[in-house]
Amino acid sequence: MFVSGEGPILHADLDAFYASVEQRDDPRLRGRPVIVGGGVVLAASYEAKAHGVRTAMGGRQAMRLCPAAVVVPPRMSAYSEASKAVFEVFRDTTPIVEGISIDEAFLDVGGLARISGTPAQIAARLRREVADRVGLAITVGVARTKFLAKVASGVAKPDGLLVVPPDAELDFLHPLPVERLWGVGRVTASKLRDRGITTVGQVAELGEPALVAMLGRASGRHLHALAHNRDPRPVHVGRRRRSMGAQRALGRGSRAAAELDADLTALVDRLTRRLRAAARVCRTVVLRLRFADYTRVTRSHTMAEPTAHTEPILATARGLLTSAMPMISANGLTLIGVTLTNLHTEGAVQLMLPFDEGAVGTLDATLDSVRDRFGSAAVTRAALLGRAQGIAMPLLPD
DNA sequence: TCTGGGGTCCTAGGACCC
DNA sequence: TCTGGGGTCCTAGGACCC
Repeated sequence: MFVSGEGPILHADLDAFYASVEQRDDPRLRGRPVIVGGGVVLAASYEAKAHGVRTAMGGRQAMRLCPAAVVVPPRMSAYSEASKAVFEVFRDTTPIVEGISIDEAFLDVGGLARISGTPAQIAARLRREVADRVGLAITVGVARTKFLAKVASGVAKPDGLLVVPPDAELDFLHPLPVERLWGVGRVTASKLRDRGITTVGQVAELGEPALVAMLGRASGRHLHALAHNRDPRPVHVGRRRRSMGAQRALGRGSRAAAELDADLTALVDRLTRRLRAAARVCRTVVLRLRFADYTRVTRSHTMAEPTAHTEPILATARGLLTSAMPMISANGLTLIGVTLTNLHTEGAVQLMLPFDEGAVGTLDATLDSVRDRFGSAAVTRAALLGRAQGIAMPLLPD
């Protein structure tokens, strides 16, 4: 499950992924500005980005910036197929692959030196293979840590390759703007900017206590570590998703209660199918609502037992919706969503793993594997706990 | 700038237990 | 009867990422 990071690490990131798949599949789109999406830009080709079009931008604004753009509706199944093909290339490169989204992954190529060449050679071959086998451009960043590899690929985009040698890490990192740090978004960047901090180097000069006071405990520590390129996280194979959600944007104009219930039913039905297909069960149902003024609220409920059945989950979601009805009629609903969380593997018990410094991890394991490891006498009790409550239980002695 | 759909992680308060 | 400290779980909200 865990793989110790020997590095170096590759961060591979497909360029303008959805738009590139469209240009690959339709020659008429090549060389032209392409926008995938409708009301909102899901992806923009580099030709469109050159005009200032950005992901998540409103469609109207995008067309104002780039009137020549071709707008195409998303084809999710084509993207998911392309993604699978690219991940095959990743896994042909090294078995230690951690996918972080449909179009990005970390690869640990430590230990491959003798058979596959230098990291730069491995990365160059990976880019060639993706181009030849899948027909897409991919950018690769190479560094000693995950974080720096990701920064490197961001700097090298599009269709690039950038290796940060271990002896040049801080020289590369410190002149960059703070927005390059993973976890620095609009809010954090503006907090830093208010104090005159705009580069990673300036963050590094700040002490950890100062950053913690500014941004909170976790963010402060995180940023302080990253600014000094301290990132011990290994490339982690086999991460499991922790939640599953579906949502639907509604137009303005109020919806009748019956319509709302139909929307909710459809969302829950979609989710429970996905849940069962993945052999997972969930215990917590979260209802998400967004109103006409773009404020958002969530309402959640944790069930006594984990399940993947539609009925209890739908009943829970309906209960949450009913309690939110006064709010809905007062504010005008524009989005309804359901997220299932507290996910477990069906037929498995969950083990709680204490680490140093109080950190806790969890691991789903089947009864058989637990029994093999700990013996059947200990496992009866563990299984009962895990089954009955679907919650963490104390780690059994080794 | 007038905003889709899918996720992750962190924080903080209250309930509850020992 | 009054008191403390420590821990987990649940709920709600927020920042951030692609």
